[in-house]
Amino acid sequence: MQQQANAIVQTLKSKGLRVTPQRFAVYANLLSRTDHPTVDQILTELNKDFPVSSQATIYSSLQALREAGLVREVLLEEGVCRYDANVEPHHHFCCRQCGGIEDIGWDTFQYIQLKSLRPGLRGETYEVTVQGLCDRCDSETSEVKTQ
Amino acid sequence: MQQQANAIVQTLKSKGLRVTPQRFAVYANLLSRTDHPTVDQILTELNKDFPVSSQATIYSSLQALREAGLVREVLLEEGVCRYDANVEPHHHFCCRQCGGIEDIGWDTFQYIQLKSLRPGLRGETYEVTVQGLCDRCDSETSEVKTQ
DNA sequence: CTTTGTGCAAACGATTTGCAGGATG
DNA sequence: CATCCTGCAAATCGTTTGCACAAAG
Repeated sequence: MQQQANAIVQTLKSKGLRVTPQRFAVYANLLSRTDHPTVDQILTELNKDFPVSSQATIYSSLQALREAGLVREVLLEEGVCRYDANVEPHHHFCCRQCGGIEDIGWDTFQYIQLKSLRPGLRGETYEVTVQGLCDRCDSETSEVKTQ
Repeated sequence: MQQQANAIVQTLKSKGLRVTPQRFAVYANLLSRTDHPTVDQILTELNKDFPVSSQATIYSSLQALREAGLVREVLLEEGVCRYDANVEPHHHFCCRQCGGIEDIGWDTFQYIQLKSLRPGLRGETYEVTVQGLCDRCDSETSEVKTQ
């Protein structure tokens, strides 16, 4: 706990960011979850017990963290901007039933050849988005079928 | 020209959509371009010479076309919703310099194995987004380097 | 003639901005 | 103590909605 907090402080400082309670809370929250929350989800969770931050500050913290390369946006649904503290290259799985999102390891698809693009296009990075059913929604659907 | 117009009318009718000048114009415009325009880009182009449609009608036309399965949304940048009359499965190339978008044929990446997802996830469809430099931006960058 | 679409303007929700006071390094 | 951050409220931008009139089938 304490160690992790220190690590976060060090990370922020190493990127030249001032360490404020709000910025710390936003980054720590993002690191602690894997569901790529929206701004409102972060706000709600941070202020659950007592007020920690305002909405505008979440936006500005996220912008600072994004510019520092500690956080990135994830765009999977229309009108919803999510945030992710995992900035390593990876893919995403998106459940079409519940809308849940899960990371897919980079190594899962290793046969993509950017060289096979049409001549002229210089591909540099790529990202795969898989749609389907997650564990829970898949079993629920099966149950309905069985009944 | 005339043939194409008739084909569009037939397509709309076959989906149970009433054929109005506005709806026709929106769909014809989308079919004629490959750059996945935003609502404002469609509006601007349609009303270039004389007023054809209002913004609200573009939205409602797009919604009708989307529900009919003739058009789909493309989400690649934050805060920008683009539209695409190509509803066949395909991938996208996005130029990091100019923001231009181009389709990538479905066959380009044929080695993706949805079975390699972690057990429990039922992958159904996927889409690859490639980031890089398009022809023009690539050559411009090279010129700068050379100078 | 019934149903659906259009256009305007108002409403809406997410994000951004301006600014005064406060905290950080 | 200079700089940057926070929080509030107002502004902004894309999208949606309500409604009276018009067009499609």
